[in-house]
Amino acid sequence: HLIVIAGPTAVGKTALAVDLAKHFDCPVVSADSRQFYKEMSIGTAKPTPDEMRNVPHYFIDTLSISNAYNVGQYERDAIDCIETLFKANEVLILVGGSGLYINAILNGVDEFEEIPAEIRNKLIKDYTEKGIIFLQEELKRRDETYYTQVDLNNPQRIMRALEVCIHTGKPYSLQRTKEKKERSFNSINILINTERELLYTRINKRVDEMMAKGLLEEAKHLYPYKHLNALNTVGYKELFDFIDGKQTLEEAVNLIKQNTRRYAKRQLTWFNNQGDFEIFEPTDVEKIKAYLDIVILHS
RNA sequence: GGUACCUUAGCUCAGAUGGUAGAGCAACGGACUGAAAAUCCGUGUGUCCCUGGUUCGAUCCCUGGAGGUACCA
Repeated sequence: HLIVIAGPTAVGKTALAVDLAKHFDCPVVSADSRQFYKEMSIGTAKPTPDEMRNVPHYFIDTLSISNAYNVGQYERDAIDCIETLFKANEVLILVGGSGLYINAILNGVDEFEEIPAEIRNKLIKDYTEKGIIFLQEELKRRDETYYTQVDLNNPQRIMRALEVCIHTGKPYSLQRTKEKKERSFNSINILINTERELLYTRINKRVDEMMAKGLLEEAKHLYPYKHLNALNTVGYKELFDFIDGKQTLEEAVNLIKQNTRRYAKRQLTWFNNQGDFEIFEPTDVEKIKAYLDIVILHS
């Protein structure tokens, strides 16, 4: 059984996962696209060393910010890891706020070849030099089906499709099956959520705590790498702008709070769309345990 | 205490011979299969301070209040 714990940022997933891991005496697998990076700790709200001491965690601190990584690789790595762990454990916990990554574990993503970095770099160059119209026209030429489906204003979507078309020589849309993959385990999906006002209070408070723990120092340390994708992240980019003198520290902190709130909203929109999650409040720890005990017993 | 000016969206402010109002920011909603803490799209949410009057009709004009700012005492 894979217990999946999803929910917006700062709702209390990490603490709950650790609690449940102790209850079931099992490891935790992370589905958080920023906690992978060992250089980013304060700003990603990783579980504390204390929390990880007696509970093994996977996919935390496993990458460096200079490593390029993506959902496809995560799916392969995490499924391998999960299958190995299931040899010794009856129950596992998957926790994280990255909806796409959770989806990759539950349903899988389509399999594509890895695309050489030069192709992506060339597309980014084209985009910055020639604009989105150029990308749109390229896409229309190479994959008219996808051209009618994508959000044509979204450069990332178009560049992804184009890089697949260019590398494989075949339209992207023909290679997307969107088929749900069969897994060797069954999942119990839990969404942790609470009323918006309380969530926002928690977010604001957590940002203040991060600053007190030295987020600014962490950001200063990572400043030389700010161009890396891993650092295009709430909590870091705002502080980079402060370091660059583009805004005051107070403005930066307020923006971190605001952008985190917006991020939480996007997560909720995603999870609301996924359906089949049992919803609980972060304080429902005992209810969740009782629910899980029953579901596991009956399957 | 006197005089002048101000009071319109969550905030800063526009506005119209009198026909119930609109910008920026904020806020809210949504999309999303290899950058996902990313990227993209959409939406005005309003006792126009209160009160009485003039008027077919007042947020706008007039009376009287309330609050604010500045200057004079």
